[in-house]
Amino acid sequence: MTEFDLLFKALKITEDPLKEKILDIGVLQDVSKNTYILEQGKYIKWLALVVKGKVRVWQENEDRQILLYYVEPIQTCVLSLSASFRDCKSIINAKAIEDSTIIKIPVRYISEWCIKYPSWNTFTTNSFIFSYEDLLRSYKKLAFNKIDKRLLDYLELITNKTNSSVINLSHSQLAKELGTTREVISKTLKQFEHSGIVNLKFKEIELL
Amino acid sequence: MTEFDLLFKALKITEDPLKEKILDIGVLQDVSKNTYILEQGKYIKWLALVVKGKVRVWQENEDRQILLYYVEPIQTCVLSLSASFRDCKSIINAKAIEDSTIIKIPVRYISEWCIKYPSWNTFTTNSFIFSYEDLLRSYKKLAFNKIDKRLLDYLELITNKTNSSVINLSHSQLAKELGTTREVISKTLKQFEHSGIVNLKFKEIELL
DNA sequence: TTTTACTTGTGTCAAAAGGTACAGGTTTGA
DNA sequence: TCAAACCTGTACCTTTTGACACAAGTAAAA
Repeated sequence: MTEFDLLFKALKITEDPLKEKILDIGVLQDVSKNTYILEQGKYIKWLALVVKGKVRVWQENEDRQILLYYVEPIQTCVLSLSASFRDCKSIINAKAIEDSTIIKIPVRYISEWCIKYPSWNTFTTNSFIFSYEDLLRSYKKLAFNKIDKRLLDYLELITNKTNSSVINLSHSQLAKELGTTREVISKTLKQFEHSGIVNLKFKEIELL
Repeated sequence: MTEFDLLFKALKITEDPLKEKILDIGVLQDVSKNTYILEQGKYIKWLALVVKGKVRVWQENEDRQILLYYVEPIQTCVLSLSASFRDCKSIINAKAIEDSTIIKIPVRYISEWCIKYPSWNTFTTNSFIFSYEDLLRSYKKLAFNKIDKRLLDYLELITNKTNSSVINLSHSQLAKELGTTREVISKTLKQFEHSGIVNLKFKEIELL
């Protein structure tokens, strides 16, 4: 089974003409770890579908960063999707954080396919819905929760996703996910340790 | 010209069968000021399209609120749109802040029409794109800007929209737009006045 | 082994934001 | 005209977050 077949299956693409189109137009590309896929201020020319690896999507401002989401197989970055509908510059960054494989589709086909192929339309609509609600939840948390609650939520999210109570992220990496500074994370984690919520080791946080 | 005709024109709905469907199924309703259209935690059964008036959409947490956006003619609340695609509870609030007129469409038709009618599909997709990017900009501001910058941005937004340098909002209303408290707004505005950025009167802020 | 880069801990201080309290102004409508 | 509801200003204090500084630990490669 090729990467394309995996894509078709995961995206529930059933129309043969659409499959042919994607095979014809899509470019399968390996991107090594730390390669930028989208950059703030640069034009978006391709819709990238991740078929292997992991892509981090975030916003930044001077020396701070805040995570938006991770794109994993089989997903697409909703931002590059939204850009596909109207020629514009990226307002986010996306970078492969593992060696990854993506399928690139020139943006001009995206909206055209929405009209021609119901399964493509369903895929794009679902991406928007999911992403919008996800961002909305993040927005609410950012607006109303203090950093300790936000950090704990994030740690719990990670442990749920990885199915392990151990988190191998440095304090500065956590700061960049949550839009704060390293020192704040270090101090908050120390508090958590005193409260018996976590165990701290070098580059390792165990959630109790 | 009826409200429905206005709707068709504004939404660029061209298909006659879709027009008939909307006329058949849509319910034209007057809602008086302060009527809730969506409430956090309650099921969404209708997609509401605003044809007259103004609807405020926000999130809340205990005694704080933060604005998401206003829905004006002819627009729809993207949240009720997203809910239309999957039976779910609202994670936001929406309330008419003027006497308004809406057209209500039961959610079960929304995704069906996306497939059948290209113009409807274009409308929903555009709503998602616009709203997603808008929320993303808000998220970035919330993450990286301090309250003085956020307040000033908001005041400028209002003056641009109303084409008037005078803003008739109380400090507590502003606090509810920005997710903070009345005192913080009062103090920040006083600072602005000292810096010669604004003139303050009772329930009136003049941006200089 | 030594260098280099990264990581963690923490003390001190400053800035930002929020909470409480109270005084007094404005508006509306009974 | 009086009361009630809402609005504004501000003093004082606390909590939260951030900035700076420095010490010390860890890992990996030269």
